[in-house]
Amino acid sequence: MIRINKLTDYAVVVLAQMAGEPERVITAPRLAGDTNLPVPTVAKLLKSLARGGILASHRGAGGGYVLGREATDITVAEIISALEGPISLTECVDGTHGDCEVESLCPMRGNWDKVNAAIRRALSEVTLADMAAPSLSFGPPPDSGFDAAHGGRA
Amino acid sequence: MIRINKLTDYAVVVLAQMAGEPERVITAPRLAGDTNLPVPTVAKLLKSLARGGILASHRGAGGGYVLGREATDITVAEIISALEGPISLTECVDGTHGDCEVESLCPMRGNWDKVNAAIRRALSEVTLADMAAPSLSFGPPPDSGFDAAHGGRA
DNA sequence: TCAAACAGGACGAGATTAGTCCTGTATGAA
DNA sequence: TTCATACAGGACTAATCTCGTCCTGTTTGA
Repeated sequence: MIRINKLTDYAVVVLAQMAGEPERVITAPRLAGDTNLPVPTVAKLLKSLARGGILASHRGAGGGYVLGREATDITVAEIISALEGPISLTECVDGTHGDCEVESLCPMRGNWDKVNAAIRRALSEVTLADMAAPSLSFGPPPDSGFDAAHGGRA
Repeated sequence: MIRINKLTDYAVVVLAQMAGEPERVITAPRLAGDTNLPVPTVAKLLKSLARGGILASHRGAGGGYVLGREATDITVAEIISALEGPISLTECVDGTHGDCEVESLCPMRGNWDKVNAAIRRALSEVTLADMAAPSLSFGPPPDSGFDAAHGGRA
């Protein structure tokens, strides 16, 4: 159902935790404890986030991870990209043909790009700061026009 | 990587094919032949689309499927919903708690709704007519601000 | 009456993901 | 200089999910 994987889900939780005390160096085990997630799993996703430039890492004793930027400058799109690679709903993107056996017949290779671009744009509008904000104050999105019941099947 | 499943991908291909000759009743085997997809698979997705109200079905000899509405009135969001259920990136939506063991700690249950709403809105802006249009005339998305290289990992 | 075509669900092979573990490298403190 | 701490990177296994197929039943027009 257009799912992100669990690692990405956890990543947002961990990053939100870090956003609570930015500029402080925190170790993987510490973050795992704070978020109630398994240590190896947290370590794994932190490495990916560091490689993606979202976190800065410090090795050695007293080392750990820090947010690489302000929480308001980190978008959900970036977080997903860091952990899962390019954001796209289908495989026929970025000019990587070859695996699609109906490619020659498929009249809409390029059209999926419209959808993908729309998705990326949507994900770029939500920042880590938004995700870390208390959800209690959550109301209808500012400019959505959607009601809460939308998206359900018939 | 935020993937829709293949069935949904195929569904768009099949629907685009149908949009080519709307109001004509077409059988599942016929559509399978036209799109070069396996018959059972096409039959399966057509059933889901009919249940979702996107297609109208006619039983018996001479029966088949027709688009339930104009192609311009059918959105990608609807197609995905019909085949995969409610559109959401994570499991913690629609008030279906219980499976998430860190639920009580998770400060962002409500915040994912912001992301999900953004995604739904994006998918509702693209119609079947857009997907069926020849992709040759595809240029940069009107208001995206994204370049083709975006989304790649480091 | 019969054949065509949809309705609905069950099932197994294959692919993907989640989570763990191991070895190596960098760094600060004793 | 040595050592403990903590990240870097990749390999591996079990569990889960998806894909594609098949079977039986119901509806309907010829």
